[in-house]
Amino acid sequence: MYAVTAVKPAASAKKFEVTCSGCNMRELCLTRGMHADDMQRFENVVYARRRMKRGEALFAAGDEFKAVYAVRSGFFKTSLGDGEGREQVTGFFMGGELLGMDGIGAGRYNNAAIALEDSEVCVLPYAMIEEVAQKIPALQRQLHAVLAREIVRDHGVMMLLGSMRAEERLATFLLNLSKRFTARGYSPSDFHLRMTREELGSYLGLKLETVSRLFSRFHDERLIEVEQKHVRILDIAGLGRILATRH
Amino acid sequence: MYAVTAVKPAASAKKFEVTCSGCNMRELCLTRGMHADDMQRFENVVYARRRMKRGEALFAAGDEFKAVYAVRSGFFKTSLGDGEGREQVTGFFMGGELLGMDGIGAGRYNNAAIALEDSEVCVLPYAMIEEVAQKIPALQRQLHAVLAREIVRDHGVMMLLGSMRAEERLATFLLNLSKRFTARGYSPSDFHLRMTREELGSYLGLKLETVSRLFSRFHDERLIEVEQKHVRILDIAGLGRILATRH
DNA sequence: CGTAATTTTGACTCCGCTCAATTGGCGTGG
DNA sequence: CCACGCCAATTGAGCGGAGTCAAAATTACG
Repeated sequence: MYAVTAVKPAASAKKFEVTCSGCNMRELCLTRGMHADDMQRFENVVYARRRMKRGEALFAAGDEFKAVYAVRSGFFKTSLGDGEGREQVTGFFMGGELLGMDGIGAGRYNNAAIALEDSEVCVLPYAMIEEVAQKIPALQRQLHAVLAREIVRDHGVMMLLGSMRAEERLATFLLNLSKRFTARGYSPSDFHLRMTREELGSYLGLKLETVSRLFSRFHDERLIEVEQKHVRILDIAGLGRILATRH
Repeated sequence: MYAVTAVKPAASAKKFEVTCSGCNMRELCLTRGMHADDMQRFENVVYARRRMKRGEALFAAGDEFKAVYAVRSGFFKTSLGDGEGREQVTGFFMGGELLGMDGIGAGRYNNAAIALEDSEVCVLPYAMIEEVAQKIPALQRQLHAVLAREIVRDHGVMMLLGSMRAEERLATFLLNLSKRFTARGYSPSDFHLRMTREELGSYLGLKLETVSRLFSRFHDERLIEVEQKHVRILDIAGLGRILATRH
């Protein structure tokens, strides 16, 4: 089914000398908590890297599932269409995060993944992952953990979409983004949004105008500063208080 | 970490002579597509069964993650609290479906799982699954597939919550339920809802009054018959048309 | 059989959507 | 380099769908 020999590198992928052990994303990626010797064995799986231009699709919904991708640098959205123009953004992904795992079940990607800025990914052919995971228990465990964490993340989004008000959704999103940037060594309070208001609205289950109004409102309340895509959080605790307050 | 010897059966679990090969859920469960010999080896993992009374919790959010559960009979909900009374129902589960996988990542269950009627589950200690999956590639692949399918399912819910109107959400839910009952040999159009309007509303991101009104509306439009928890779908195509219609 | 829980239905409110106009950025080409 | 055009973002006015509050009806269950 997933014959190793059948896996070809993607057109624009290049074979690299890749070392996970030297990658600064290693503690956020599949290699998390792996011993040095296991990590070396795992490096054979990392087939290649692929550079992406902003707007380019890493894969489209319905494409044959061959590989999982680890984001090395840049920023992605994944989204889902229902065939009639309706689009749902299902997630935003940054360095160290994995893309494409939803394809394992059906042999086809369920989402599309689009680069929201120039980016680079590591290509991990799934047949190889499966084979190596059979031999390295630490990798198998980590793979399961990554899949399960994706499920937990999705449940968080379900809670957000199912039971939060608009301002709570945006506050939750900003706090989440802040935490993820922090984990990558960036400022917790000062960052550049890579997505449009429309994409953010889709993710949060809101219309773009509502997102824009909320940014303005948060600005008026001295919680953030906004200038187009650049956001500076002025009052993290204040954003947290929006969530804590029951109605 | 997940030492096999440390795994004890849950208090109310009993050791059974269990055969997956004789289970009528085998084609919906983890054993799907498995060869007879692999299935026999897998049966050692199925530690025990556990009977559940309606309202009983299979596990609570935050409980230590030890096992995954396969529903043999009955009906469950999983839900997530945010610590302040807000509850989000994240799914409904019936025969052949797996519960508790979201715990793999953090070592603790993220959801609570509650039986909505008297039910029975197979207990699959995760340490054993992991060990056996190392030896049976077909099981490993199936496990990954089940995890990935759960992610795909969650994305469907995100689309539902993020971009559908109330009546589309309920129609989608009814059609989904109909399909799952059909796959289990029950009537596609005539079934008993196990959840309250409030639980269904939570799942669909609606208030219970809205769910009730929608049932009445669908009834007026001759799409369904409703009598309390009993639902009969009169016009499957009509329900489908609700989704197809853009606004 | 009585009490609590669930469901239905109505009246009213309000949050987020729709429609619309304007402004602001940014890349492209003259 | 600047002008143009396009896309993204902001802001306003008005509307409507789902929520809130409340009461009654029905059912479940000890």
